[in-house]
Amino acid sequence: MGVDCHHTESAQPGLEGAALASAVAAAESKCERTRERLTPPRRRVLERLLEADGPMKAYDLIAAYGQDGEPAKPPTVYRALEFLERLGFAHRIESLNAYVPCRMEGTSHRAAFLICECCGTAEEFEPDFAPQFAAAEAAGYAVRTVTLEARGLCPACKGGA
Amino acid sequence: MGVDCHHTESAQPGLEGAALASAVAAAESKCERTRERLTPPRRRVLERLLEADGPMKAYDLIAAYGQDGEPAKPPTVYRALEFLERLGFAHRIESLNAYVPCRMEGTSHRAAFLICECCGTAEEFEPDFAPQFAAAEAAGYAVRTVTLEARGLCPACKGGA
DNA sequence: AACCAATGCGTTATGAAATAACATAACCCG
DNA sequence: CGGGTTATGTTATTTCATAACGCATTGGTT
Repeated sequence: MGVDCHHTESAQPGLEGAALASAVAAAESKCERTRERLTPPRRRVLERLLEADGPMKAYDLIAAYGQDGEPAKPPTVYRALEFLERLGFAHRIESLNAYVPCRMEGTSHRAAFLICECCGTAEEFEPDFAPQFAAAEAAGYAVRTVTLEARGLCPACKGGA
Repeated sequence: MGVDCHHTESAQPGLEGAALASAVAAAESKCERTRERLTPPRRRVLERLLEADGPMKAYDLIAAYGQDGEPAKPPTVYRALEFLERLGFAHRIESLNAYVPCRMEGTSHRAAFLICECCGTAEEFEPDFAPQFAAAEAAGYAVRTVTLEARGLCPACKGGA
């Protein structure tokens, strides 16, 4: 990444085993409640996102799709991502052209990220958008969604070198 | 765009004539002060951005590059855009893959936009990022830049429909 | 069960956005 | 005017994303 200190990419460990299964099960039950379908391709893509240590590019997901190493076709993954975003299970990080699983509990929240330019991690956080909303409404806008991406150095990369 | 009311794209009129010349001259003098060079390709791309009624895609700029209708080669435009962004004369809107000229006075690294999903305009505004900065610093981050993109309906599109 | 509308998937192909790499030219400064 | 630095021209390629079509599955309705 831009700054390049010597840390190996880390800091946002992917899920595995029971934690992974539990996260997927949570998604599944949420889908059932809303009569949405977590179909096999959608589930696979969600798993890949949850397993990852950081943001994944669409073509990383395409390459990692099959358990046997078989890649997916691009529309398969893009369609799954569209679904996962719609349900709030994943977010697209515009400034990276990459995707992360949602780390926040709440159902309705706006996506906001702290992106480390050194190690590449993207930490989701829940900001207070009230001032921005107020400004937008003062200007006569009806805001539907807000995306915020802050770039800088994470604690680990800031401290070391 | 997404919502599609029937307004013709408008709302952010491009500059022409004296106003255009004046904006370019301002950029030029700012460059001189900082010993940067507003070279012909950079100037051309800046002019195209200033003339436009809304955000321009990179390949729109490539197509519109020559006065004689001759397109530019992609790197020419991308390099110019990189320069214009660095100097604060233009901003990239990540969620649109598009570019706008800077409408604000100050040279801050904070770009914030209200993007109308109906007419496609993108209005730059100067938000108060203090709460987000505070949240980021509380999490131990050293923030370098912040991008905020709010999507919704502008006053014109909100009212009519 | 038979139907059918809606939704999702597989597949091929293509479109759109951005950059790598290398050669040449212009600029600045001593 | 020499030499480093910065900018441009050019070709090619890589990366990111979607269009379009037909088939399969689902879930509701009679």
